[in-house]
Amino acid sequence: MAPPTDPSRPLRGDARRNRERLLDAARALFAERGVDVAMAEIARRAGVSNGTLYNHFPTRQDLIEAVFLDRLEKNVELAEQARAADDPWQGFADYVTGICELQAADRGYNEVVTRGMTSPAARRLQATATAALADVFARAQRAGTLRADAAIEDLAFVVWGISRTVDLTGDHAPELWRRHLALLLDGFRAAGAHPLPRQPLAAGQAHQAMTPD
Amino acid sequence: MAPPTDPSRPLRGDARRNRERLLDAARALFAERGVDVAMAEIARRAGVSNGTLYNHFPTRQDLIEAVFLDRLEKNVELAEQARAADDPWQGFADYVTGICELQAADRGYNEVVTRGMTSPAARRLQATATAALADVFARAQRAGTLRADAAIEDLAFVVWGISRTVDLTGDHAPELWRRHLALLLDGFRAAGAHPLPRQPLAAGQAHQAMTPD
DNA sequence: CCATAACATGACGATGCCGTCAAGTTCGTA
DNA sequence: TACGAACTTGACGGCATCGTCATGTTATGG
Repeated sequence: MAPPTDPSRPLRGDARRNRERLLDAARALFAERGVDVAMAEIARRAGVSNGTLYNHFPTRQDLIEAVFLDRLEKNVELAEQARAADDPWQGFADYVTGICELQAADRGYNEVVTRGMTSPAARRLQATATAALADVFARAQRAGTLRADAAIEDLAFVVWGISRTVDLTGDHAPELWRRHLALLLDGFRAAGAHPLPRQPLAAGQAHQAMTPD
Repeated sequence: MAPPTDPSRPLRGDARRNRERLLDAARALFAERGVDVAMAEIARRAGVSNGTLYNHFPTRQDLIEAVFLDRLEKNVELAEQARAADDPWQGFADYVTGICELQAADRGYNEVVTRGMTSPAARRLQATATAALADVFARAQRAGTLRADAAIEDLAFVVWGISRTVDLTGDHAPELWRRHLALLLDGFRAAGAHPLPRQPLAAGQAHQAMTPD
């Protein structure tokens, strides 16, 4: 006999429908206008009152994480493809390019990437991707193509940097970020590398950096 | 006999004083809290009413440009030092590092760098800096240390990218951006460069990118 | 078919910011 | 010193967003 407000009880039919509509509306609006659109507008687009929106997603962050969780799944997938690639460097480069393509394809996700996702589900997926990526990274370093003094955490520079470029040039020059990325990737190559200063961002610190609140 | 409201007539004593106070207050608040602080708070900090603030600076942009004009002068200075440097690459690298240091030192300026400044005075300084930089760039390319397929406009990637890293890690790891920059600079080296995709951002387009309004 | 828990509604108060303006004050000059 | 222009004041209306809540509606199991 479950209590009347069992958190995991299946939603009532209409509630489930509305939830889907809200997610669809948010997905669309986030993609085209960014993640800071007015909550009321999302509700309106979903054909639902704002009260209902807050019923399902008490905070904007809840909504964001629900909308973009599948991007993290895609990320895991990319990391595993990279691990399976024949050429270590190519695997690495393709992975990095892949996540940047995700950013370029969705303005909202491009913003989220610099804010971080904190739900348990998100962190679990993130951890899985990181684990796979560690293999990719180490393999490319062993092969001597990825510079030895680079750390996985340095990939944050790629994500953050490309995020800015996509943000600023996405409308006008939608593929320009690839040029930015090419420069950065050459910077990650072992050939001709000059020693890096400072320590890399400590593991887990990247998340702190993105959630100062 | 100048008309009563000559735009270039010297300000009255109290007006000049208030203007200075406003600039000081804005400088301080911009540096610590970014360029989007409430106008009213700037006025309060200056010990002046908000009406006076709007008298002197009708728009926030006016205030921003007045506050940060000297950063552009510093930029010109850096470019000329770079031109005078013995080693072409070192001159280039020092210049880039210098502008990034300006960004790291002031949160407001770090934001402005991605929004652009549009006043005539600002554009003039910008043009001067760009002219000097063109020499620096060409010289380093002739020396064979700076990759031949890089364009001056590609430096926007540096500025924008470092801006993000400073933004996200400035509080917690104030010097981490140097690591990001080192990776990028290695990407700009001729040694081991792989061809860049796409065209660089067309000259002047960078400004467009930063001012979509 | 009914009872009730689950859900939806939309108006509302609160908040924070912007930019203006009529009225009052201060400066500089004659 | 007195006068007019320059300057300052701060309250105000407008706007946008947020999140809540009392009330009304609907789905679902018995």
